[in-house]
Amino acid sequence: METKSPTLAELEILNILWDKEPLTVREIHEIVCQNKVVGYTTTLKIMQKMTTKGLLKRTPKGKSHLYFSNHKKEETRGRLLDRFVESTFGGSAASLVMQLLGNKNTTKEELNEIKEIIERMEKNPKS
Amino acid sequence: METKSPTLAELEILNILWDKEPLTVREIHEIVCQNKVVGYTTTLKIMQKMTTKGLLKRTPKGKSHLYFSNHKKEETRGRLLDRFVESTFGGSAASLVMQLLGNKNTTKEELNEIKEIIERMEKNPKS
DNA sequence: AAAGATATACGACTTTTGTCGTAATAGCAA
DNA sequence: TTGCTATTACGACAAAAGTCGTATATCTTT
Repeated sequence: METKSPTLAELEILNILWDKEPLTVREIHEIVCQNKVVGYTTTLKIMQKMTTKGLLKRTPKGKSHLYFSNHKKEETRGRLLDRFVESTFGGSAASLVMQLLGNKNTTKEELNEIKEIIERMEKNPKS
Repeated sequence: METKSPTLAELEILNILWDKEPLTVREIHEIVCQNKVVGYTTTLKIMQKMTTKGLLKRTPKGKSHLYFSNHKKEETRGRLLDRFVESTFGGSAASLVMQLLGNKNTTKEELNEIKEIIERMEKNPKS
């Protein structure tokens, strides 16, 4: 059983669920349409397909359903990251980090945060 | 004039060109079809569309054309990275690095390389 | 119980991406 | 020059992603 990776629209919904699940279609849609113009049935349809694909689970709740993500955030993000490093940086995670550090759109705060993460790992190996 | 981002198949061709340009369709195709089964006209068509989109340039060379990438590697990768951080890690580059460091698929060599990059940046600010 | 509101199910349509077949063209070789 | 080969141009098609309209079902409220 192959686990299909989420598309962009699906990922948007997953990110919301990982933060606030469980939620109804209506609740998700309220959040989604704060960022872009899109109809309710579009959100509904995407979530239905995600359920079929195994990306979401759901349970009846009164007239509607409560939705849950079906995979851990880290697992999904890790898979997407792998694919991205492969396709965009020829498999070199180091190149990605280099680009990130030289990237004008990465803020100083982010850079400092990244450095702290590395330092923390240095002092506390394993994990 | 919006600059469209490359798709997956387009990115594969760009990665080859950034390394070895200029190349003909035939030369690109030879490399591409080492990794997957695909017809020559498919590669040709994709490169023609890329030229129309402004991702590639070309000049006649005898019977065929020589192709060049039209945007710097770092510029394109930076844009793709921004989008990826935004869509997959909610805009947090630090989260991405964290995931990278915890990722089982990232080798020890890569990890060390990443740490060295950071250390080098620490000692040599600016850039 | 009937009416209205809200959710779901489902089909249809559009755009994008990737695929390739085929015809026309241009260079090369005999 | 005549024909062979390699390249291009172009149209067509399939699958995936995203969009929405409409019909059906299900609560809720009076």
